[in-house]
Amino acid sequence: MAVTTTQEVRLRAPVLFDLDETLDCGQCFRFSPTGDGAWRGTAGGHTAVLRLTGGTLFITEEGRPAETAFWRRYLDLDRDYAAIRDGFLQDERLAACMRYAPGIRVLRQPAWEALLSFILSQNNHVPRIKGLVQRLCDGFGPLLPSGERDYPAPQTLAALTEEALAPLRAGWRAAYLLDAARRVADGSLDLVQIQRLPIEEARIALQQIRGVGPKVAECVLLYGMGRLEAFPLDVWMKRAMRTLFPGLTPADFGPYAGIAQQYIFHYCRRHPLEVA
DNA sequence: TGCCAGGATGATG
DNA sequence: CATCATCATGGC
Repeated sequence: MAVTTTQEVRLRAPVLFDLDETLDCGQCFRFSPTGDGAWRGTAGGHTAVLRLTGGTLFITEEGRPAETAFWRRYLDLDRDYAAIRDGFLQDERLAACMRYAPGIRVLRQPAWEALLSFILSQNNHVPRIKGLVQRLCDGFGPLLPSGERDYPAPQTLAALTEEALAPLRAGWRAAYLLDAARRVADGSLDLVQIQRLPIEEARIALQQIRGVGPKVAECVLLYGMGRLEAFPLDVWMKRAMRTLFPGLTPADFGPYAGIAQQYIFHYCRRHPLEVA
């Protein structure tokens, strides 16, 4: 029989937190607007509708008792963004970027989910990535009490073949998913261990996976491993660095470079830079 | 209808 | 080490 459990909890939302900016900026691919201002999505085995009204975050979790601890962590609600932004205000250019998305936050997604998502993201745009992730979960992931399907477990994916993944329509990325899954399943790739390695070593470890290069590795570190010093560099960000911050390297932004990157990237999307 | 997408790989200069 | 074609697919 269908489980219809839904529970709502309320949290006092921190300042500098906005759902639209955070959930629709290319960090995650399983959240959709409900049409009335809220967002619904699944992550880490949890399905919820999130609504931010005034200073209160309403979380309605489906199919299981609401678990605020998970969402606090996922949305990174306990981090003091005001303090981090104070540091960024020293740079007028960065301050300008921040004004375009003052409430954006770096999500803390499960590492495995981020790895799958950003393998699929390569040479694709967000609408198609969302479709790929959707088909990956619906086709191969376990059914959750909410009725949605979670990301497939590494062992599940590792047992499959490229032919089995054909309905995914992922192109050459299907082989990359399988390589990642097999490495995690056979223990040769330990995401928990990589998470606490010095970042240079973590980068190298992740790039052992076929289909994981500098950009994907950086996204996994930043969005899936809480490594806020990571700094994904795509073509837009490279251009932004050249035109807005000539001479600077990602490391120059400090231990929260990844958050700075998020402000800059959002700024670039809404305010395309002149092609030098 | 084509162009191109929050890239990575393997082969060449 | 820098450049370059190639990869499968489909939003727009």
